[in-house]
Amino acid sequence: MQISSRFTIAVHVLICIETFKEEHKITSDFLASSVNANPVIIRKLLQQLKKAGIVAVIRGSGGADICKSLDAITLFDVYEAVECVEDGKLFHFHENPNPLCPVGRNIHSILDARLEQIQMALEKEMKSVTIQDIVNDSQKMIAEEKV
Amino acid sequence: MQISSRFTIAVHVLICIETFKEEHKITSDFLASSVNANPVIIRKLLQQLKKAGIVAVIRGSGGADICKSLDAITLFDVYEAVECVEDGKLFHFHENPNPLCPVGRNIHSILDARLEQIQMALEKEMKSVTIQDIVNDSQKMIAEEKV
DNA sequence: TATAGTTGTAACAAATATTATTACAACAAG
DNA sequence: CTTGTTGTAATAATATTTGTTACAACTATA
Repeated sequence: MQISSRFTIAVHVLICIETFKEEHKITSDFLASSVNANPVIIRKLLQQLKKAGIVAVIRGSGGADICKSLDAITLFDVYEAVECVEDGKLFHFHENPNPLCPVGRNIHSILDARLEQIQMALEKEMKSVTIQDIVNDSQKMIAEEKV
Repeated sequence: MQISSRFTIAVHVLICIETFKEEHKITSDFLASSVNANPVIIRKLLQQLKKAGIVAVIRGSGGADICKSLDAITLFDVYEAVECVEDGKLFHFHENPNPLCPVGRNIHSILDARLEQIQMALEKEMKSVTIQDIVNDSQKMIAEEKV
């Protein structure tokens, strides 16, 4: 299955915060309207980003902001924050393979190292892109649109 | 979400075919017993591997076999064959972002290239590992187990 | 100190995806 | 023609994701 939309929504949210923080108060309602999702979904997601030290959310009067330098936040940080994959493992195994079969009882030890290597390649690439890069891309796209 | 267990099950199945083809007739029941899954799940999976030209399945009298050189089958071939991700896209987007928001209406053009680059890194790594490598790993693990 | 607007979170509902099961026609080989 | 098997449809069970409702906790301000 695909990686949860929570990840792309989180990136969307970060772009929005950066893009509109001067003009608007960044409430969960405002963000939800750009994403076209439920405000509670956005609030839960902001809580995850907050736990990861990426955003600050003000209770009561409201408003979210990014609390780290944009080029110190990588796509991997966001990906990790929103817990797209169970237990940090990208690949899912079928439960309870047959312990009486030599392949069944060893399937994890056979595959784990290779799969981890593949997962590392994905994560390395995610670590090489920052939210600053993404915000730059965003500004370029929005500017080009107006031509 | 994690990548469907169909992928690891498919690899498991290929290892089993290679490991036991001399001793056993490779029926869906035999494979299902090693994986500990339903035989129909295995048959559907074998159909997908067959469509991809990886295995041959004999109807009637029964039996599956790998119909390609093991080092000509990469993990990516298997991954693609079992269609773990919707439409070949690893990352899922929330549907219908707000077209009235500059970020909402451009989110795909903003992110697509970066996400594709990340996906490519994953796929490249998958292409670098063959079923022959995995079968070698498997034989080593099973041999070590007996020490 | 009300009031208005907001977050944080629980509880629940709906939608979607995955995996399992049952059933049976089509087939191959003795 | 019997036995064992595949191919596949239909359906069910389970799990996961996403959405919704509700409301207490909180902040700022009139």
